[in-house]
Amino acid sequence: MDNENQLIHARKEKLGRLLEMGANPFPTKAERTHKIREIFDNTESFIDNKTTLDVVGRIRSLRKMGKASFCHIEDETGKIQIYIKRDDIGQEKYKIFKQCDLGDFVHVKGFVFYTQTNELSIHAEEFTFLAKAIRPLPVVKEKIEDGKKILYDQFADKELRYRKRYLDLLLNPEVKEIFKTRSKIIKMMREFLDARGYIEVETPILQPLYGGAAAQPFVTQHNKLDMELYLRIADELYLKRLIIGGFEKVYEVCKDFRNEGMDRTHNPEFTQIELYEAYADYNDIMDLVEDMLTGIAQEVCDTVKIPYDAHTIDLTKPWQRKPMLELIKEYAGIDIENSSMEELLAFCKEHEIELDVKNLGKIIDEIFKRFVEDNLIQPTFVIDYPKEISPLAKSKPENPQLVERFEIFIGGLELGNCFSELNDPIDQRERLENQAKQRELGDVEANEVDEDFLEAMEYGMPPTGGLGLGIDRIVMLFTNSHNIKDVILFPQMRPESHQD
RNA sequence: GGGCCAGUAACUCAGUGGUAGAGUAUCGCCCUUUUAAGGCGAGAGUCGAAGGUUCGAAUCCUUCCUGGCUCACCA
Repeated sequence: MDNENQLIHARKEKLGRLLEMGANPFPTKAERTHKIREIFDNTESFIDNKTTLDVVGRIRSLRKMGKASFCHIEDETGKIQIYIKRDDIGQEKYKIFKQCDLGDFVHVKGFVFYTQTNELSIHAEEFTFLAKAIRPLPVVKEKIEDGKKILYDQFADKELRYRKRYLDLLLNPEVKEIFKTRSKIIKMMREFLDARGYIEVETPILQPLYGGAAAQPFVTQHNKLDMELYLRIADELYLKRLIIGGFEKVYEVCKDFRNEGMDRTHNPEFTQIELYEAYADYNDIMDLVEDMLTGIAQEVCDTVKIPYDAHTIDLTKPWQRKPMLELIKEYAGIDIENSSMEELLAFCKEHEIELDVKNLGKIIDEIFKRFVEDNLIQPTFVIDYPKEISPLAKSKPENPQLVERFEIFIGGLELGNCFSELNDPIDQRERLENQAKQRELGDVEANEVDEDFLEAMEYGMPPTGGLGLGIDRIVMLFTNSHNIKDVILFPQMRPESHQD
């Protein structure tokens, strides 16, 4: 290709030269006796004993000079400078070294010493190519001044960072930290639940009927069965079948899929942890959420008073538990229980709240979203939701219009949703049939009746507390990230060139 | 979906109607303790895309694409 990028062209030429010189630019085996971190941890003994080390890594900086050169190589544990001299490794090997570019993987055998400027380095005695990069990495330079790291030409284009996450991880170290934290959070959730006698299960992602949340699904096709299948929007109905089957504590770390808009808190595929505990109710689950998240905060952030955005969020237990209608009274100034339907509709009109369905539950939900959500910075369990918008939750004994449900808000983020699960099959059938009716009336997010699930419940289901926690948003909270894309390795993006 | 902003070399950016620029990176030469290495020299662009206005467009206009922020929507 004659119009090939000159940078790539130059690197391919070097590749050719390496082959001519008899060097293998892509050997199958790499020798490593020490990770870079270990060198910094054992410097004195390595220097005293003149220990010979085999170190591998990627070239991250390169200062080639006539007959001696410096570079930094980086492995997963850190970065170290290499000093490489022609007269030490021989003319042939030095020529091979000169074919190196930023981004190449190399092996160095040598001993540890301090340079004139007192930087711990490896004095190379042997050098081997491990892999040639033929595409140039974006150039980021750094300088240490007064102990502070100054970056020049930082790889900063958000679009490129999301599309080429491998470069983002390589060039912006704090990104790697976010994903290490994410891994740690999920691991801690598992440990927390395992210690309480939960077992981890897996349920279908491909479902003949979808349910367990109000959302639009992705649809796919099974060729041999010649039928449509849905990617799950929630795991709820399958996990409840397991409770019916006699498991008393189950959880699943699950990818769910919702065919809806994307914004700073929504990605079409996202990760939840759903858990169900027989003989528990929503109060027990509130305790569990408090314990789990404060434990994680202590471990991950080293404190339960964590910074988020402009706030300091205090996760000290107990967290406030406030009825939804009380919060609406507090922030919207309207007393739902003592207002007529006409008054509520007038209130909505006055505040330009549009309603596609005009039932009490929806109205409450809309007013809540408009006036309350953003104010819930400190941890708040919002409890007792309207029945119409909670078809899988058990009614409150003292007020059947409300259900035993909570959502947990922290930092203005809705992090999770929990019910005392409805286990009365007659009531459940009515609610699902009512949903199906709403669906026929045009509510695209209402589900169809899942007869198989209802049949399972008819065999008997114990009282159960169930919870779904949005892991992506929890990671946002604990890493002080403000866009869900920053906590998902490969967030959904439109193709770069897109035609209608 | 609405509003605002952005898209120029591999990266970071300048360039508001008159021959496409800088630093880094790259290539060549020099350089045996450098570290944003240095010195001298060189090459590198579909200025997001398509139309339009103009003698002349990176620049003005229209439409579109992509992204960011924000509002709305979304359990």
